Parts: sequence; structure tokens; C-alpha cells
Amino acid sequence: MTEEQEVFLAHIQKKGLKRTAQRDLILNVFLRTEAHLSSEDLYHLVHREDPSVGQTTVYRTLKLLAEAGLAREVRFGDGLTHYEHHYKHEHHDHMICSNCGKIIEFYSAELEAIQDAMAAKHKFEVEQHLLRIIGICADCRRAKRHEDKLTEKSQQQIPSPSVRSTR
Amino acid sequence: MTEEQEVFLAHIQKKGLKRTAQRDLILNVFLRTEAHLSSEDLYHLVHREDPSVGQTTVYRTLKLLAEAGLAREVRFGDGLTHYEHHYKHEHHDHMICSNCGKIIEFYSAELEAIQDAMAAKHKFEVEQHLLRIIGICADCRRAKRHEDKLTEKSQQQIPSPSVRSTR
DNA sequence: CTAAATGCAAACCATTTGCAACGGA
DNA sequence: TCCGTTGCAAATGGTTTGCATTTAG
Repeated sequence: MTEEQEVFLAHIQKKGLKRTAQRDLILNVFLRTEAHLSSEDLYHLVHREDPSVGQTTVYRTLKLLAEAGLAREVRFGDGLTHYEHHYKHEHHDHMICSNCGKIIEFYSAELEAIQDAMAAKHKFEVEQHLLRIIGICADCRRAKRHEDKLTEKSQQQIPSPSVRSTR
Repeated sequence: MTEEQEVFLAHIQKKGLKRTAQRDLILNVFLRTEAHLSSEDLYHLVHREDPSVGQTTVYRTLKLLAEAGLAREVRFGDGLTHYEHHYKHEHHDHMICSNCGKIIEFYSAELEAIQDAMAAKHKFEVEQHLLRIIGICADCRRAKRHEDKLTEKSQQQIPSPSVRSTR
């Protein structure tokens, strides 16, 4: 039994809820991934291991994991809700590649300090903050430079797996 | 004719589009407000002045305004698309009061500099960034302090006009 | 035995799209 | 006239909810 599973159980018991096979499976699949999965992505992964688990249960369990402090809901602005590991993970921000959808986590203490200072200046009590830098990652920049050398005209748009233009 | 109207006309003509009464009205209503209106909010304002204008037209025109550089789409994570004035407005970030929905704009050059430095460190080419600080604004903190003094138990949740818990 | 959990289908809801009628240039 | 525009209604798509059935404690 991992530490996360214990946290989940404790939360479940404290709230008078029940432990079920579906919840165990969903938690395990979630723990197994390090990506910023959307609810739907996770549903597909879970569904692959047990097709009898419904979409609804995955959505509901993800909310439960967030409540238990194991997962954190992240909205990247693509219309989907993503979840990332939260238990014993320090706060961090994200850079999102608009070309390939890759997500880079980073942290800067100065950044945090300045944010807090700005909030204090406005007598604003911070509950949470979210910083998102959108652009082109190193790999895609390299690829693009290379591509530019080969052809000057043909410009292909690689569809990103997770970040969509609209919803 | 304001500067913004000229920019809009220029954009329309450059793209071979047409000037219509609806588009003029929507632009004017938009310019008249300084808030971070959601598409729906703006639709209601427009609809009040001319009930014959359809929802679709408002949505489409807002996108047009964004294209023309007059408006900027902002996603606050409440599931709605908001638009703010963009023409000759410098970049800024937002603090959002989770209690009353108020939005405070702020700017910090150091914040920008550190973000750029972090991006450079990861060889990441910045296209845009978004910083959102969520918490309790000065007014609501004051109100809450006052309320706490009066009653220790009754805690009312003032529904915020724009920021919703779920979508 | 009882309340919680599940999963299906239907509901939601902001936004988008198809399409026939309309209207600038 | 020609092509963009409009507005209705229907579609979209992620997420939520109602409800009858199942299941953990």
C-alpha cells in the first residue's frame, strides 16, 4: 500500500464513503502517470484496463482525489480539466508548447515572492495562483529551424495532442 | 469616429469584410464597458439595446474584435470566455476575488523579467503568458472581518456575478 | 439493512455551425 | 449582382445529473 493509497483511504473513511474496486483502479492509473492528464484521457486509460468502468465514475473519482489532496485540477484554457499529482508535490507553474502540447513544469522562488508582494500591495489575500507561459519548446524550435532550412514555403501544422485551439 | 472604430474599419476593409449595423453596435457596447465581460454578458447588453441582434453575431463579432487587436480573449477558468480592451492597453495580469468576482489588474516589470528568464533557461520561446492570482480582495476581507465580529456561526456565500465554481 | 456508489442516458450550457434569407459594396 | 452577414435552430462536446440497480460496511 503506497502512501497515496493510505491518504485516499483515510479521506474516504473520514467522510463516511466507501472503498470500491473502481476507485482503487482509477487512483492506481492516475498514480502511474506523471503527465497532466485530462479527465477524458484518464477515462480512456482506465477504460482500457476495465471497460465496465463508466465515464461518470472517473469524473467523480477525480474530484474525490482532488478533495483528498492527491490530485490538483488544472485548467489550461483548452476547455478541458486536467489533473496533476499534488500529494507532496511543491507548487510549480507551467510552460505549454503551442506546437506539440508538451508541458514543462518550473518553479521560481522570486516569482512567488513578487506575486505575494503584488498581492500585499493591493491588500489581496492569495488563495492560489496560476502562471502559464505559452510558446514553443526547445525541441519544436529546433525542428522548425531544421525544417526552415529544407523548405522555405511548405509549413505544416503538427496537431497538438492536448492543447486545442478552441474547446 | 473614435480611434478604435477606425482600427475596426481598417481591419474589416483589409479582410474584404463588410461593415454592418450589428458590428457597429457590438463594438460600441464593448468600448463603453471597462469590465472583463464574458461573451454572454456582452450579448445581454447588446440585446438590451437591440433585441434583434442574435447571440451568434455577438460571438462572431467578438472574435473579429480580437483579430483586429481591439479585444483580447481571457479565460479565467470559469468556463466562460471573457474579453477585455486590448487596443493600446499594456500587458497586465489579474487578481480575481473568489468572493465577489472583482478583477484587479496589475503589472510588474520584475515579474515579466523573471518569466522571460525562466523561459530562456528552458530555451522556450514565449508567445504569451497568463498570470492569475485568486483570493479575497481588500473589500471582502474588510467585510468578512466585520461580519466575524457580529456573528461567529452564520456564514453566507455571496454568489459572484462572473466567477462560478464549476463551469 | 442502509446509505453510498455505479453506469447508463438524458440534461447542461457555452459556444459553434448549417443554412436560407438578407444586405453591403 | 455577388459574396459576406445574420439569426435561427440544431449540433457539439466536455462535464454533470437523475435514477434505478448494485454493493460496501
